[in-house]
Amino acid sequence: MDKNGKISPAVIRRLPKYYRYLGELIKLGITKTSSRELSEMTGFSASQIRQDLNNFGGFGQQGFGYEVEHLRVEIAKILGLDKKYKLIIIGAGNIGQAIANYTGFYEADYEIVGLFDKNPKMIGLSIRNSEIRDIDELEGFLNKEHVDIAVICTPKNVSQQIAEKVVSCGIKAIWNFAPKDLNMPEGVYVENVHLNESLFSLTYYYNNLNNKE
Amino acid sequence: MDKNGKISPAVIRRLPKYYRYLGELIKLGITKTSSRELSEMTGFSASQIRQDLNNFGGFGQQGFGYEVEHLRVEIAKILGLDKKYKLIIIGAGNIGQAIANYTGFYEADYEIVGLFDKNPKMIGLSIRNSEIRDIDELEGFLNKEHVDIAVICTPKNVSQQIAEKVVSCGIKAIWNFAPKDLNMPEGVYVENVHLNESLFSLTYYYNNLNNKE
DNA sequence: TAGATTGTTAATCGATTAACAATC
DNA sequence: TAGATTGTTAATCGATTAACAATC
Repeated sequence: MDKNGKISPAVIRRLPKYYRYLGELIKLGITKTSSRELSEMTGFSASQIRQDLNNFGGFGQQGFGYEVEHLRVEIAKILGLDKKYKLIIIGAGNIGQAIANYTGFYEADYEIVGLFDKNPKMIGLSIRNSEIRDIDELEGFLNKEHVDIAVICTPKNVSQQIAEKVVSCGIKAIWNFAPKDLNMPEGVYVENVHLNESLFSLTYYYNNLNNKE
Repeated sequence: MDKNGKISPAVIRRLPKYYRYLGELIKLGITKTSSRELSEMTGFSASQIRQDLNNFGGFGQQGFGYEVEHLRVEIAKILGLDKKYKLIIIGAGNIGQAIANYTGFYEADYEIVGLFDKNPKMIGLSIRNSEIRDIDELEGFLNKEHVDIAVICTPKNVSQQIAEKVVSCGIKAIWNFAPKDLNMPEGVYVENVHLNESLFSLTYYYNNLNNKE
């Protein structure tokens, strides 16, 4: 935590991992754990794990460790996984469809309430009981329905323009799959999934595995 | 760069962004740039950009700046984008199909040479001229064909086992989309795309936008 | 030459690790 | 009580930023 009480992004990135591993412990019927055990599972140091958790308050018991179920619930609360979120997906191409069909979000209550595309061949088709709407209906839809998160899966040449439109309709959170950075006003959070950058990093390390360390 | 001459992952993560922005400059017909200009585009500080680039040698000219085309070519070389890579995709579900259809990798020469699934309904179908093969043929395929990168798009309950199999066949680079960490021997590089972790981070920031800073 | 901008060293900042008192 | 493990402070490490000499 810095001087303003703001928690560093590095900490926030680790929370979902803690959450996931705690879920695995629950599946195994394990009720009690420790920073040492979590360290072995996650690869993060025990000290770092304790530091991370203590940013949000003491969830453990000295001399004992952490109660798995309780810690998981607390991390869920920190991340906001105890609430419901309504998503729309803009762009029903490869990635958009994959996200629409993705079942891995069941941990929290993420509901896809709208799918939009500009391709007339796509409009009217349904994915998981959700009909693909004309992109021209986007603004009207947003003015009528509450939406928490917009998932941008459009080609990169229109992503900025689409993002501006949803933001003008009050959207504050964007999950961006278009391979381009978005220029957004203060108060809008953008989480990027840049698959090409990820693949390029992998390529670098693949080529440099041998002269590693 | 640390004392062992190893370049920090943070630097490597920034290289694809430089590469992308330099590409945009080329499209605009701009031939010359500076760390200040790149800073404005990328949001990284000019000082950081110069530091990053100087990990790999001096690509600029004092008093002048950087020649756009040349710098881009050099970054491509560092990342290995001047070479060819053969990929296989394991798991032809939502994500697997999206990756197979993804056209955003054209920057470098990534070729998908195989698609594998265990669902009999999928086997035999084709995606982009690539036939989906039975997962049982995976080992035989790898023993016959050279493959650089395995893309794991299977459910998480089999990802570890599949990863071990491809590694036993000599694969050194894994692009992992299954929402679970892989336990791999030294000398294998895994690049994770954990969509649920990305969404959870977004959720956190969405909930904490107001008490920001 | 004067102005600009790199390459590179030094200073700062922040994140991670180590250490240990508190306490169960 | 003795052993274990947290919570938390201090030390270390590494990454970012600042500064400036080199030089085009």
